[in-house]
Amino acid sequence: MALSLKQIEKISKALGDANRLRILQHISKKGGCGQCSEIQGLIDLTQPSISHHIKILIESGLIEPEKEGRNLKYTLNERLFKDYTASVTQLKF
Amino acid sequence: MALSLKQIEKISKALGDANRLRILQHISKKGGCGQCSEIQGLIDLTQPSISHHIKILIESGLIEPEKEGRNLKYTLNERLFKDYTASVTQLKF
DNA sequence: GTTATATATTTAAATATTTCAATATGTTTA
DNA sequence: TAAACATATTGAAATATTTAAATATATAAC
Repeated sequence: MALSLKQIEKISKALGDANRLRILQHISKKGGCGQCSEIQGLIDLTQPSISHHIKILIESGLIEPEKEGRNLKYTLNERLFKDYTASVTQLKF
Repeated sequence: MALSLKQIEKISKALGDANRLRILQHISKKGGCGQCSEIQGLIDLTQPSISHHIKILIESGLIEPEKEGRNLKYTLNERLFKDYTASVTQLKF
């Protein structure tokens, strides 16, 4: 599915930060991310900052939150990754 | 070729602006962009602002400047577009 | 129901980005 | 060489983003 220019802009912005890229990499590696405070070990930011970055990723649609028992789990929205890269390649939005 | 995290960050930032996306679309449509001041008709910004956006696109590597007789022509770096989308899909950088 | 743990929100400061006006540079043609 | 045109740079204001400290909320275990 082709995305709108606004969607491409929002997703690109979400991808335009080293910390958020690291979070995505981590989630990707784990196929989700059980205890999300793992990320605090990964990137050197306080908990509220990490929460803020995760919010931006969720709002872009790139990840989706899910309850996993007591904690939250975030999963990549692979459909949207595909639509994004296809749209960017074609520059049609 | 896999890009570095820093490269992905920079390219994503370059893509994270509606005006720059419109510039890219325009270049794409024309297969280059003869007189670049065409863009002033396209997006409602002053000449220096457009020049600034083009600079960011050049620094990201997404477009390349070339002399075309009297004026400048910008061409898409299709190789880099491909590498970018491949890297983002795999989240390996 | 209190405590502990995980995540979110609010507020404010620091930093970065976007934009324009003014000016500069570079190239071509007269 | 001067005039005309295309593009770039500088400086400053407006806006947006990133970050942390303090606090709030939500859920599970006790």
